[in-house]
Amino acid sequence: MVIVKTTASPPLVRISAVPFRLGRAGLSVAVHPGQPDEQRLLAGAPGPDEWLDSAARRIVRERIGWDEQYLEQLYTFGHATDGNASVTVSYLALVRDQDRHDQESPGIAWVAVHDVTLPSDVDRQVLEYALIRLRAKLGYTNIAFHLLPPRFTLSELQLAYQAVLGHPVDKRNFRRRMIASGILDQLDEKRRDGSHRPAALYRFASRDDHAAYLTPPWAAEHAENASELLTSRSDRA
Amino acid sequence: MVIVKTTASPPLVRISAVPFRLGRAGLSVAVHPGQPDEQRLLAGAPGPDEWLDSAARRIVRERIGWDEQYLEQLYTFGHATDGNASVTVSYLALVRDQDRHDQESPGIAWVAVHDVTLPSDVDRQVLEYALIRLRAKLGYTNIAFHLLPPRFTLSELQLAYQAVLGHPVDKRNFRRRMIASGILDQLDEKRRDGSHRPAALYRFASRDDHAAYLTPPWAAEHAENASELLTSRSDRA
DNA sequence: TCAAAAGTGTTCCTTCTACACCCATGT
DNA sequence: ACATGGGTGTAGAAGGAACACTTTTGA
Repeated sequence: MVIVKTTASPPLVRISAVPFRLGRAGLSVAVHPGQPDEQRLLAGAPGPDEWLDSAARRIVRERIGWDEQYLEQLYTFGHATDGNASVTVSYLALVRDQDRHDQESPGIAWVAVHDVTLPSDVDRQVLEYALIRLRAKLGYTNIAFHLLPPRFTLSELQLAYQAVLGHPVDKRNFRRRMIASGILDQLDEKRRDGSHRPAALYRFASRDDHAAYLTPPWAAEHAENASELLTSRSDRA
Repeated sequence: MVIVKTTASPPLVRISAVPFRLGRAGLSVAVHPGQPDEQRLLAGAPGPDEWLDSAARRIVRERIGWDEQYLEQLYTFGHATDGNASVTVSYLALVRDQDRHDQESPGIAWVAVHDVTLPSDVDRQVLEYALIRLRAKLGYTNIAFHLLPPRFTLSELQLAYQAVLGHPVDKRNFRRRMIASGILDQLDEKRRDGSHRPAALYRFASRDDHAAYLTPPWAAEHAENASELLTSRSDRA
């Protein structure tokens, strides 16, 4: 079969992903480095028989060399690339900091969020929105857990929140809320770390993951919560 | 330019829109009626030089015969149509109930949300998610205003909320919150309606519209709010 | 004078915020 | 004994929920 391309072709579908990682330097993003100080986000096209999510997952895995912990679709941008229409479906990915820093992936740099320089307008919008979404979801989901190792201390958890939000949070209030939320299991073990009191270790309590909350195709399970805003208990009779 | 098409072609971009309207029968949705009791959502393809939003706007306008009040991208679904990959970018649209019911558009039916029957899986997901999003946004944006005429009473506003949420809300609390929110201007005029006390008329106070809150490309303006979850005042020093 | 919708306050309770000191350990 | 990070409680403020009667009008 042959298609004659006229001046304008139908829009091409492109996938763009923003993998975040939490390391010593705080929150950083995987980019392809280019000209000095110019980077671009990970992108690719879905194969003809590939769902969007699996294409995004594959792109992240291929480029950074290991699996993401969490993947969420963000937004779809329509724009022109070289005079052709295209459509960019953007994704947020979270990966755990790997100790195997030996096998740093070629063509990939992890850059602190505030140092990322993106020449492309769409890339900048994608990154900006990814950060907004990540920060917002910290407040009402357990999304932060995908940035941490399976066992962690409350201080580590707090540092993760602070790194993402970009500002300090109150220790006592933070701990109270986290424990009250019920998503943490305290382990019997403690971690002896330096010349100070050892810290209790925690893990995430539930396998059911609230992070995707309010995003299809899983949104329905949580719909009640969403519609309970602006209602009172007696109203739901 | 010539492209040789192999067995599978690249994904096609499709746009799907869910226009909501608030009428006597409560919240209803514009669909194309088909086989008895089978409907489908409004859909179309973006022109080669058309942005996604304008394509969605055009599709809504063409089909229902008047402009939408509010348009918001929801989610992008990847799926197969007739064995070919395609990508559906879904949109939520809100329209004001028009008095010009004379010019009901051909090929369109407005069906109460709970009576919509969609044979397509993707269509069902789109509608479900549109409702979830609309309900959620009632709680923290002024999105409801796009379903109402420019001047309205507090009772009408409350009925709109109830129709969307699907349950009653407390009158006194509702009024207090609405007035406290500051998005309402009370007009000097009142509406005499039946054999009872006349109701004060209101309109929306601000031209700046919080409904798109947390959705690109406007999300940035509201980013501070988003990241203020889980923080205390003193933390932001 | 009655019916029908408009309008209006208070109490209780839960949640949020601010804030400072003692504890366990290693050197 | 001291330095380091781990761990804890409380009081005040603000916000959310429940709840019932009076007012104004037209018929």
